[in-house]
Amino acid sequence: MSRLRPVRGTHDLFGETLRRHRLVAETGRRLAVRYAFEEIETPIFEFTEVFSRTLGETSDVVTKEMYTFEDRGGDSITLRPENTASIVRAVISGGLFQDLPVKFFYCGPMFRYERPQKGRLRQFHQIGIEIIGAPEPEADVETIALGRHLLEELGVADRVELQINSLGNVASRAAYREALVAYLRRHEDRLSPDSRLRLERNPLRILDSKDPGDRELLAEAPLFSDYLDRESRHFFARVCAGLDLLDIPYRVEPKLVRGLDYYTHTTFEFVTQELGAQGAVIAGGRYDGLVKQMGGPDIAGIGWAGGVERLAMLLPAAPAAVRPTAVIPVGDEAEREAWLLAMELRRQGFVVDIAYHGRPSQRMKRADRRNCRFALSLGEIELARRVVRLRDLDTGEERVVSRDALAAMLRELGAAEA
RNA sequence: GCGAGCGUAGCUCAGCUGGCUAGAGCACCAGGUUGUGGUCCUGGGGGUCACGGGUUCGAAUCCCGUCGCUCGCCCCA
Repeated sequence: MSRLRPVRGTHDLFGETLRRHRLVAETGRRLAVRYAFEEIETPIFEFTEVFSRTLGETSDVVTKEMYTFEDRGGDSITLRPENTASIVRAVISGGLFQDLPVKFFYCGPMFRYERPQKGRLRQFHQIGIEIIGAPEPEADVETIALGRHLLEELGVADRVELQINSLGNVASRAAYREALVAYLRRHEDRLSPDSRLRLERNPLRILDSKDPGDRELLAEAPLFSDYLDRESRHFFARVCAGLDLLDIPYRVEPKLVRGLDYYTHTTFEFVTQELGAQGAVIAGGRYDGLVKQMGGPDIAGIGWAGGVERLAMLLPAAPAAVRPTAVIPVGDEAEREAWLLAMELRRQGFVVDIAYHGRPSQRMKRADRRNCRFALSLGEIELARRVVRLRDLDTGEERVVSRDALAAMLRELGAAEA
């Protein structure tokens, strides 16, 4: 088992796990279409600057979690740690901002060099949406509504709480940051070592600290809400009013900050208690300065990303596997006809499995083990009469069906189609 | 990067304080049953006991190191 193993933090996906992933991704895709989003696939790697300049030079993702390498041409390339930066890049480089807003859905693998644990991998999968070029709070509401709708559709909404906050516009955010730093400096000796480092790099993140001493200190800290200017306050109120209108439950969490530098105004997370430390299953926010910062026009943006693995683990049950219909020839002379029957049924849309060898009893046993729902057997007698024996492997009930009536009968009994 | 737990068959595990050719259940293959599965019976394939070193007459078992997995911290979806 030395080298023949997947790289740490990566997994082969198949069977029940893959079916769970597929359900999450396909439900997301289906709903996104319903909200008039269009799908986009960007490359899984980009020039390193696409991420390093946008996520924040001091953010953890950039400083220690990127899969970065030099290609043969000497360019620094990075496997995407998230998709927002790539999509903004695509919007700019493709000139897609001619017809705003653009609404994109995406789904695919992301890469972060981290220690794997429950709900965290080095190659993981996200689905997400972005609305670019919509400065109105209605865009925030629709974005969140789609997230909530997805959780409902997946049957997990009652185990997930929506937390939202506003970081305000750039001016508000700067003013608050200043006030928070001033307060914390006065009590620096009481801060945890981790938070003392954050004070220099990303002081807002201290609000998130789990250290008991820090939390005590934060109870007295200035509140973000007191530093929002009129515009920011008004914007947030309209977002909340929209959520109320659509009957989407939420809790305002003033300490919700989030790690990436580009967020402004609304930030939100759908959080569960059931996945240990990795409770955020869908998270996102508004990023009004990002497009401009990356060299595009000064247009707004908002979106979220959902962790496919995390959502998949939350699903109440794994989707069932398809149950094929088995075709079983009896005797050598039936072999050819069995293959023709299998192909004919497949052309009509049925899921059909046919074994390559074995006596009827062995093939029947195999059909059973392969989770087949029906078995169609045909031998000399059936050939002569142009019929097959249709056996329900769940009930053991067997009937003789004419070849002409077979497809209709299978359909009526609910045989799997694809 | 830091901390903790765990590595015996494809899977779940037993193997107690060291003692014959390393076991069970499930799974897989074949036969009993060359026109019918699920139950049953018989047989079979499969293991460098994670790897390396040490202690010992003798190590899956004890000690050290390495690697891997899992969970937590940091951070994030």
